[in-house]
Amino acid sequence: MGLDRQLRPATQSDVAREVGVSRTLVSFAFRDAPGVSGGTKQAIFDAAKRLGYRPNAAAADLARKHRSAVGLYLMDIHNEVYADILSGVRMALPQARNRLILSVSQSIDGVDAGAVDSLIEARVGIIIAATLLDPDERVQELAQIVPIVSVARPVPGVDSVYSDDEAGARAATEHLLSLGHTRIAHLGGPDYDGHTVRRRSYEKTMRGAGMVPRTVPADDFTQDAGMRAAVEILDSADRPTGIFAHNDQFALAAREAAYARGLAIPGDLSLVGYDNSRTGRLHGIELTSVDLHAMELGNIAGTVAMDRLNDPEAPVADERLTPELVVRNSTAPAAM
Amino acid sequence: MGLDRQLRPATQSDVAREVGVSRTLVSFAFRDAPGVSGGTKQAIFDAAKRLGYRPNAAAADLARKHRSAVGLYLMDIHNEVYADILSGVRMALPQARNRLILSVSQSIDGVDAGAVDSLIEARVGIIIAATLLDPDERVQELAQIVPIVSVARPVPGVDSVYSDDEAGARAATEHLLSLGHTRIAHLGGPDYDGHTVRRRSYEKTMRGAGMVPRTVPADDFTQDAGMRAAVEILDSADRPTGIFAHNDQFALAAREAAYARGLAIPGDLSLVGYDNSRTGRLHGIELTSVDLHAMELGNIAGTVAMDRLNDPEAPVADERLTPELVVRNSTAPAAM
DNA sequence: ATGAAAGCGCTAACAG
DNA sequence: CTGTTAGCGCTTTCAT
Repeated sequence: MGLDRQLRPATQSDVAREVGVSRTLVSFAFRDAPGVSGGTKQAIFDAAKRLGYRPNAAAADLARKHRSAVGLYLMDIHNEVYADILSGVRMALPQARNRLILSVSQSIDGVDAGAVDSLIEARVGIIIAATLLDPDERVQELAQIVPIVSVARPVPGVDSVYSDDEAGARAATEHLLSLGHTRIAHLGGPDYDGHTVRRRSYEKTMRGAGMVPRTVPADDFTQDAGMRAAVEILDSADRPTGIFAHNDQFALAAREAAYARGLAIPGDLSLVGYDNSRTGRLHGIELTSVDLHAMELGNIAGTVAMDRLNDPEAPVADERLTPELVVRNSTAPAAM
Repeated sequence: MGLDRQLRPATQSDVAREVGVSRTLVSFAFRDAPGVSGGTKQAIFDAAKRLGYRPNAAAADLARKHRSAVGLYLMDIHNEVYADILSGVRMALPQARNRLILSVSQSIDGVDAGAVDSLIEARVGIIIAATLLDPDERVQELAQIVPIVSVARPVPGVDSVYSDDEAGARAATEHLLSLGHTRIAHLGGPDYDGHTVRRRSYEKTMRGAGMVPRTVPADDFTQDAGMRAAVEILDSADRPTGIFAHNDQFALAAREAAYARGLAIPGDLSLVGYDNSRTGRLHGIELTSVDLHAMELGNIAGTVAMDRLNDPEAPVADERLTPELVVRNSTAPAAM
């Protein structure tokens, strides 16, 4: 037994015919444009209801030469940060802008090729892109085709909403230093354009304190890659007593690897993450982490996107939020 | 300084004019339909590249009287289960179907009203809906307007892909019973149509074992609501020694509440969740949980959606997966 | 307050 | 192999 097949969906013409008016009136009525008498309006709504008419947003966009959909590119929906950004963006979008077309990076290594293309072909009015991996020039190129709001990473000449990673990484590193750690490793992300700020800030801070930095980058942003890098750090001859990880996901991978080796946290190893994810707050995890306020980031990005849509000529936005180190129990003074 | 304003995006006509052929050829070339000579094709692609032409998927859909976009409704993107479902769905969609329009329940209590509407107005070809809160009849109504695939909940007469909650909840409850627990409470979800299976299975299993069930439902699916219900359970006069939670999120809320009260897990309280989330696998959390294979659920849902699109007359799909209890360290024998 | 007509960017017969 | 023509569902002047 199959499904009841829906008939061809009702169109404006159907409604117009039913009521005995022109399509124009129906169009006006549905966008409550001025110039439709109360009676007619009512009759139109009644008929529409009866016929199950639903406006076709795509056709409307086409006619209006105007794109109402918002495109959202996310690198990895499994990372809480991106889910938070999504929530923030949603909150910022007005009811009328509720066509959010999502594109999540498909490939493991996070090449964005097709992902962004599909948003362009869907003719979104603007793309909010979180953690694009493409180099700056490529993003700038794309921005010629469709307005882009870069989230969590500044791109010169492109609307950007991000967190001060330099400060965040410095705070994280200094925290470990202040606890007396000298051998502090950085479990870094892969080195994409625009995503090396945390690493460099860590290295700079270490050198500034007279320590020698040691970065072990993960091959990509997956959990497995994080684990591999963590293992490399923990199994090395000169095991550090502190690790600053590029994000909480990597920090938690390091945590697992540590426990698997019988290392206690923070007894044998102090651990700092980045993101302040919910998981890190759980009893027994209590991960010291840098909060980049992802939801706020998303929210502001959504607002910036709306502004850009309303005024293409407005100055390029450059919103930098200040992150915040949240100290919990995964860090402790270095043993003597 | 503003943004470089993009000129009106190039259209097929522009390309055609540039090359000196008709729009038809351009149209054919881009969908590599047969009947375009190699030379012409090349010339068209070159010109398109030069002009920065991108096909307009919305216009194509309109002309083709055919909807290529897929709508995805998710209740709460912060819950790992939904992120997994999304990943699964994405994996199932062919390259050409990569217009995934997302709609996440906005309101706290999860009323789906506007969410699904926006998908309909976006004229998606099919809606994959995870954990719709609407009653069966409403879903069936919607399915008349646009094909729907219900994920994680069976709806009669509508394509459904779900996990056997009855079996999962039974396994969870029996696990606690077999450990000798007698006072086992259920930290339940809110009682929406189609989402009471776990509770009922728990209650039935309890009664079958001669125990008296005790369900404390959360007001909604938010973390806060879960916490409130958890607190109610733990602060009650007759505190249970085992809790079976509707999902991992609730279980983790109960865990926090327990620790806040100085209760040890599993020493003073055995805890079973549902979802087998990554968080539950972490050292020190080690939550016993029922795995409903969310990603597979999403993947199958995507496949079912494609099938439905290809054959509207195919029999209604009813895919029920078997969940699996994963025992970890949050459960232990009841104290004597 | 209402309607006629043109057009948005694209596809799909149908002709040549 | 290539072009002509007629829409898809909707918006938008411009008349009436």
